[in-house]
Amino acid sequence: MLINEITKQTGLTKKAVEYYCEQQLISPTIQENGYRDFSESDRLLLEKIAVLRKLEISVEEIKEILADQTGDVLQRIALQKKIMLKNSELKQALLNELCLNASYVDIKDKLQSIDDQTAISDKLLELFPGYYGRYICLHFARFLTDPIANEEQQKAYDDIISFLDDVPQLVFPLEIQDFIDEHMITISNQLINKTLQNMETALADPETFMSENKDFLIQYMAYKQSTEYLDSPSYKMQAYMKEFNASSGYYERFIPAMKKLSPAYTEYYAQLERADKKLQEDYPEIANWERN
Amino acid sequence: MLINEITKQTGLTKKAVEYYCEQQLISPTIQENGYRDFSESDRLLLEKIAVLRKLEISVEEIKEILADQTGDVLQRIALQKKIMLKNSELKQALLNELCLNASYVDIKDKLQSIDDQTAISDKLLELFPGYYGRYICLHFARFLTDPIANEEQQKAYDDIISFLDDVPQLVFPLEIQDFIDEHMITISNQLINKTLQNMETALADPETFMSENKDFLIQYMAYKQSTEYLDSPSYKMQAYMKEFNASSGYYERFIPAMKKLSPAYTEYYAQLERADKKLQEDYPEIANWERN
DNA sequence: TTGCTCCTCACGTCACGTGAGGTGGC
DNA sequence: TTGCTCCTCACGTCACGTGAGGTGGC
Repeated sequence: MLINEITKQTGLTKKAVEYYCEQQLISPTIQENGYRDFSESDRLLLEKIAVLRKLEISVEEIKEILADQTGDVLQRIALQKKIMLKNSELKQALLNELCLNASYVDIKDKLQSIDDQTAISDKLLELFPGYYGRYICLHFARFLTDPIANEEQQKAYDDIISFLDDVPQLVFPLEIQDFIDEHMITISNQLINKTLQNMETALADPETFMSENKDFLIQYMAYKQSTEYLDSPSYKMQAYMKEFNASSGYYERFIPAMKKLSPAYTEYYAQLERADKKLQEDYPEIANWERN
Repeated sequence: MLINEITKQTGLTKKAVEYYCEQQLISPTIQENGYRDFSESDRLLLEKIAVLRKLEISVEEIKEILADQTGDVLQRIALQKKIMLKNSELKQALLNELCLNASYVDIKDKLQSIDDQTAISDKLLELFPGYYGRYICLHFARFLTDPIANEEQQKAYDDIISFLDDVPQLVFPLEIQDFIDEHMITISNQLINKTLQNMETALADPETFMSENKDFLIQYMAYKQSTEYLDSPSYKMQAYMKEFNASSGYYERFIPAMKKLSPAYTEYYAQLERADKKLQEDYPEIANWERN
């Protein structure tokens, strides 16, 4: 199929198709006369590219998406775009304020805090790969809604940024990465959000949650003690994360700064500790409980 | 004040400030040695520019905003951006669908209808200047929420687009434009939305509305018959609009196509006619009632 | 003289659009 | 030969970023 035919079928322009060829998104066979010959699979690829481009995904990102069969790249990009969209929505609200004669100085301050929030979410997503990045990003994003109100918070913010800039990207050993690729890539951002919400309701009233889910908790904790679990890649992954967090300064630098920055996170953390304590009282055989 | 000082005060980069100078957004005085000397008012201008740029407004648009003292330009641009933001939100939803394994073909169709809606809103805003553009755009945007579902709707859509492309931009005579500039520029998009909503509730149950607002309606209609009104620029403006709509094909081409395109608009129009009829029954002295 | 600031080119970015100039196919 | 399609440059876009190379001020 020649280029004219393919533009008709895909709705793309000639120049767009030429550009995608140049960028190696597609590689049609070249005939003797130099004409490009597009196959049926080229057409399907171009249809995909057209959709992704209309969704405002860059050519570089499309390359990543097409090279990845797991779907995790698409999820990460969707989350990135969600962060950016939230940023744009907040900015639109400020623009409306400006229309109603708000002062430029007020807007300037609010703008700053919007970009601050976005920067943290972005860096978290960058730092942790794949599923973890999405989880951690969605988890902390919940607490990044208030503007920076004082010097202490500004300092905490600067600490967070410099911490996130300093820390090398988390890289799992191959066996753990294989496990993640196999078991976690199907976890959607939607599912993560649901999990986070369930966690929130459980923490809001740990007594009720623990009495209602008693059987499950006992089973779960028994499993966590079993050799089966301790030999599993799941345990190894958890242990690796814990080790990374301990050695990277996540507990010493990041978490304390988050507490200073966000009153909402401080409260969340207190709830976590309360639930932790309750759990240890009721089930003293438990030594460790995951923290976020 | 030299450039280094101004970058510190505004938070802009040197290159950004140089670019704004080049684009004539600011014109600092040039010293004998060729150095730029920024005044205090240059600084204030740059602060404004910085805010507007962060709100993702283009340099070209900032020029317009700064040249316009009325505020109407800012309102138009805010509405344009609102349209684009809605477009992005709908696209984000589609991206999430893709993540959950929706087929590219389904997404392609939905994308088309999103861009169709956006195109109509855009063109309406372009066609009618100032306050009218905003009003008409917000008015019709309410009915552009459903995807094109069949051939007839597709044809109606094409008719609307070709109509909007054909029609020359509405230009008011100077005296009417002066009146608009004086009285309508302070009307915010928010206020327009509120007015549209009030209209909607009134139309949903015209009987109740008319009995509750009887006194006001009588007064209003008496005013509409008075020589005072018939001599006013307000009347002239209405008459000019009516004449424009009649001669441009607005009633013959645009409105029928809107009815075909949007079931919601058809219903709205029926409500309008019902209210119109009721009004004429109760107040037979009324000859004309505005249509939208 | 040194180190700093200022200036003006020039080129790169991203995803194409808009020609120009030349060749191939029928 | 004509009209059409295909090809590959080359330059433009938008809001700057990143140097390079040169001058001014102290």
